Amino acid sequence: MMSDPGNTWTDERVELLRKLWGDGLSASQIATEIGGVSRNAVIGKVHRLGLSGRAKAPASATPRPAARKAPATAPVAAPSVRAPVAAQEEAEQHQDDTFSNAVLASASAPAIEPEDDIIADTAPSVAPRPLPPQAPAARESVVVPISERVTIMDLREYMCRWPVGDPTSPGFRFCGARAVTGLPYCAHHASIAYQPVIDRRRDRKRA
DNA sequence: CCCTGATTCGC
DNA sequence: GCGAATCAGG
Repeated sequence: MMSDPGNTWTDERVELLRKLWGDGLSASQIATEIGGVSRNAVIGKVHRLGLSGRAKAPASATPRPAARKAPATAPVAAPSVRAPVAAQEEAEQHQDDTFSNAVLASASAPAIEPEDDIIADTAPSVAPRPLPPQAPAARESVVVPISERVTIMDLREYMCRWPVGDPTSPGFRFCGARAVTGLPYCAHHASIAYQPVIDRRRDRKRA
């Protein structure tokens, strides 16, 4: 019941996909966000839905000559029309990003500095101060597959900094899973740390 | 190294 | 229709 694993691309998922893609989230972010699908699956679906090519660098497009095997047949294709989609999308989503900014600002003050070894400082237990006795359970999509666990030495910039264990004990580790780009935590731990907001997508970079 | 989307093609 | 593999670029 509810969100069957074998059920790919239900109406809800497609809807969420459209929203997140329209919001500018990357395919991998969307994939980890909705869970159960790879980023390739997301990209594939996006293209099948016909909403690809948003915010793309026209620098070198993608003149695909021959990927690996020669088609040998049917070199024809290229419809010619593929722009009207943009206007439609933009007109459909104009949600404010203001509040999400505020949320990000208040939450971006954990305490753990990657440059300093203030390990014993404290865990997120003092920063975002989350951890309710029980999760809202509305998180069935969040997959918690690999628990890497790494030491401070193995911690890379792109790894989840969620502390595991007693910071003062030698067995102390960090989560180490792939952190969501722009966040210090993986999708799972980010969902725990930043509870107050459901829609916690953050902007990539506005230049 | 990490990432991004685009495309092809077997299933 | 789906998505892994692959490609091409940042």
